[in-house]
Amino acid sequence: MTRRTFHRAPEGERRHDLIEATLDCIAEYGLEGATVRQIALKAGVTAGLIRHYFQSKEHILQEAYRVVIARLTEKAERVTGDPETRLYDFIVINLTEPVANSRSLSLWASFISRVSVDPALAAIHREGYLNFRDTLEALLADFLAARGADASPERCRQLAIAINGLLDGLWLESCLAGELFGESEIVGIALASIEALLGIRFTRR
Amino acid sequence: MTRRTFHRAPEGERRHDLIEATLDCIAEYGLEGATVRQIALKAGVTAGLIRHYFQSKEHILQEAYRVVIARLTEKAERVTGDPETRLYDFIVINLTEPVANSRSLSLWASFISRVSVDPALAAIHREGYLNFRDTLEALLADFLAARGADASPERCRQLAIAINGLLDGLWLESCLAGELFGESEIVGIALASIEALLGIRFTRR
DNA sequence: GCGGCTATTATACGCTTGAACAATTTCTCC
DNA sequence: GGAGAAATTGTTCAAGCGTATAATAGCCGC
Repeated sequence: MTRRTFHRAPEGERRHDLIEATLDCIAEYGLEGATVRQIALKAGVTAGLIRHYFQSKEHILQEAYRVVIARLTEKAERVTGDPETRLYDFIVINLTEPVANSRSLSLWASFISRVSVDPALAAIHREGYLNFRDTLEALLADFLAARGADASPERCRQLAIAINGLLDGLWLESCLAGELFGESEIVGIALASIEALLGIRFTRR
Repeated sequence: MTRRTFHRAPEGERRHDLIEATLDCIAEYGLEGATVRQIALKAGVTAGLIRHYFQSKEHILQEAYRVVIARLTEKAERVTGDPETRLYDFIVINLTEPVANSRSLSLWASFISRVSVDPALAAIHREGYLNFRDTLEALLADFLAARGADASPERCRQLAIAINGLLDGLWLESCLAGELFGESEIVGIALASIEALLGIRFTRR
C-alpha cells in the first residue's frame, strides 16, 4: 500500500494555511465544525500534521482568533492624512468590505461566544478591544482639537465609548442583515450620527 | 440493583426545567458544553429523558434560543406611560440588569454564532430582531411627534437604525467589559447620545 | 389499594472526537 | 547521490457524543 505524496512546506506558510483552513471551517460550519479532521481536510493535509504545528486544538484556535481580530482592526488603525480624513476613513473602513461582511461576523461571533468561557481567548479579546477603542479615542481627540472643539479627556472618553458602541452596533446590524440596507445607507447613517454626536459637520462629504 | 427514585413532573414544568438547564450549560461552558448528558446532569435527570420531551438536541436548542430572545426583549417591549417615559425606560431597561449582564451576552453570542450556519436558528433570530427594531421605531415616532419634531418615516427609520445600533453596541460593551464602566456611566452616555441624535433633550433626567 | 398508563431510568450502539505515535517520505547539505 | 533531519502520513486509542430502546417505577382513576 502506497502513501500519498506530499509537499514539505516552510513552517510559516504551513501554519498560515492551517489557520486559514481553520477560519474557513468556522465560517462554514461554526466552531463545532472546526474539528481537527475537518481543518486538515480543508488544508489538504492529514489530521496528525496539525499537532505537529500546534500543541493542541486550543492553540490553533487561539492563533486563529488573533488573526480574526487583526483583520478586523488593522486597516482602520492605519488611516493617514489630516485628522478629519483619518476619522472619516476610520468610520467608512469599519462599515464596508472586507471588515463588514457575514463571514467576518460568523468568525467574530464564534469566538466571542467563547470569550466568556475561555480565559485564554478572553485575554486575546481584551487586548484587541482596548487597542481599538484607544485608536478611536485618539482620532477623536485630534479631530476635535483640529476643529477647536472641547477635547477634554472626559469628553473624548465618553464620545469614544458612544461612537465605539455605535460602530459596533451598526457593523453588527449590517453583517447580520446586510440585505435590509444598502451598504452606503449604513455608512451614511453612521456619518450623520457621528456628526450629531460631535456637534460638528464633516467638510468632505 | 436498585434504580434511583424520581419525580414525575407535569410536562410544562419539566420542559421548562430542561430548557433552563440547557441555558445554564451554555452560559457556563459554551454551546459545545451543552451536551445531552451535561444538560440532564444539570437538570437532575438522565439523558434519555431529554429525548422524551424534545425530538432532538437541535429542537431543545431552538426552544432555548426563543427563551433567550424573549428575555432580552420582553421587558423593553412592555414599557408604558407617555412617549418620553416609554422611550427613556426602553433605553434604561436595555442597558441595565437583567438584560445587560455577562450571562445574557454569553447566551446571545453562543446562538448568534450559529445563526449564520443554522437556518432554523436564523429564522428565530430574524423574527426577534425585526420585532425589536419595529418597537424602537414606534417609540421614536411617538416621541418625536409628541415634541413636535420631524417624525417622517424616513427619519424615523434612520434614527431607529442608528439608535438600535448604539444600544446594541453599548449593550455589548457593557456586557463584555462591564467592570471598565460604572453601570450608570453607560446609561448616561446612551441617554446623552440619543439626545444628540434626536436633537431633543429629555425633560425627566 | 390496585391496574394500567407513561414518565423516567438504565444500558447499549455506532460514530466522531482530540490525541498519540510509529512508519515513511521529502528535502537539505555535503 | 547518499545520509541524516524532520515534515508528513496513517493508524490506533480511549472518551464522549446523539440516539435508540427495553425495563422500571411513579402516579391517576377507579
